[in-house]
Amino acid sequence: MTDVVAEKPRRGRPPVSDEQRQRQRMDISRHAVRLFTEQGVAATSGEQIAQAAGVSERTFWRYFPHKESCVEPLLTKMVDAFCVVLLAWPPELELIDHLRETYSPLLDSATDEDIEAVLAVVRLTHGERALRAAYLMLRERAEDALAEVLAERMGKPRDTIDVRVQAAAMSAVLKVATDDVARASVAGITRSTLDGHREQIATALRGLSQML
Amino acid sequence: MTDVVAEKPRRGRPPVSDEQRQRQRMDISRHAVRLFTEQGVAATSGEQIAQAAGVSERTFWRYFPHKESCVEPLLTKMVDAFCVVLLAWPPELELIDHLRETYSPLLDSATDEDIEAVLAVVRLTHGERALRAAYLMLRERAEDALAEVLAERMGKPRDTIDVRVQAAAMSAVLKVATDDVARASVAGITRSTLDGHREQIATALRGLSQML
DNA sequence: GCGTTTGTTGGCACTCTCTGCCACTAATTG
DNA sequence: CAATTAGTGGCAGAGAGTGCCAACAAACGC
Repeated sequence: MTDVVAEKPRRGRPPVSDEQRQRQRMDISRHAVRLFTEQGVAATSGEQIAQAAGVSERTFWRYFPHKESCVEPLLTKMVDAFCVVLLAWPPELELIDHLRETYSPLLDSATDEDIEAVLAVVRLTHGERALRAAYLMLRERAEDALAEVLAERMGKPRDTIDVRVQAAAMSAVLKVATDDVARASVAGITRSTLDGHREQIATALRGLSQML
Repeated sequence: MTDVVAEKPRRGRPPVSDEQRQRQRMDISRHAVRLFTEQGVAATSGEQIAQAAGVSERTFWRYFPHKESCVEPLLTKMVDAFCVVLLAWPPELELIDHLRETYSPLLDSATDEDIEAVLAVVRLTHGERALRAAYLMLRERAEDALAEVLAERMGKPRDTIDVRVQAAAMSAVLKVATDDVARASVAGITRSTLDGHREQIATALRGLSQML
């Protein structure tokens, strides 16, 4: 018999769809981040987040194994979006042009509240140790994804040292630029700030590819 | 009156010297790392570490605000040592030569047990989330220090984007090389492994400076 | 409708991490 | 010796997270 299909007759209640689950996580995430920014991470209890999100504490801990991981949905959304943009970068195009074409509409599609929340988290990571750790682990995942993309683009295996180094360098560009725009948006975000952000990334990345 | 000196007559018991405190931390760290590698981080309680190190649990928590930070003394020792080597890098010398001159005696001066412990921690960071976070935050501190050195060397302010990028790139080299040597030393360390480590770093860094 | 099966939720008890507080001891000066 | 200052240990307690189980929800075949 083929274990490929396994032909389960499928009885009983079906599991909640993945996107449903993602939505739920994202919803809780937004509440958590709001509380984090208002009172700090340490002063916000799991019970409080659960209550704000309208679920029991027990279910909250099922959705998020650690309190700090509440920021993941929001942050991964940002990082993943950027990775998608990079993945779609056609070899013949200048990176800066590609960003202008693809990155800006992406930022427009996100709600201001979400962008604001993401930047708030980035600011928080500078003072809240627990958030910093979560942030760094996320960036590491993003760097791995970046390395994957670069490896394909350079036609080299994924774990070559120069692939990894270049991924790290690009990741550093994104990190610095993100920090800058987060700092610049303390008093609210503007179109020009975001545009400046995109241009800063593009310039730095171009400088980088000149170097490499 | 000058508030610069403040001339306190200094009564009562004097505070424990910094190096004394460092020694104590390092001692506890060693015990903790041993337990971590033997049973995993989650399965090792603060009480257990305290008992192994011969202090009360209360004092243990005073020395280490978080369980994972037990790995800091050992890891920072390694990272700091490398930063010192880099800081002493004379501009006229090839980096690889400088490493051969300075880095090897440094590795010789450390005890095999400590090196082994550091590598064990590095291996652990791949499976233990809490350790990974601590490790990444430490690497970040190291990267900042590196940026400081590079800034001086390049004659640019510390937060220039290319300084940060280059620091990130070099940090990535160290990270990859460290992971490699940790993986290669699962069954014990040898001189040739460490030598290979140094040469890998030197080669990659030279390649990097060619690129930049 | 019915019962059956499978998945999700919430409540409860529990362990472990980490903190505040206080009494006690240790080291130093006069 | 008393006075002063620092480090230590013990105890109680809040919060993080987990295992377990009963209750509920959504599918199925009848």
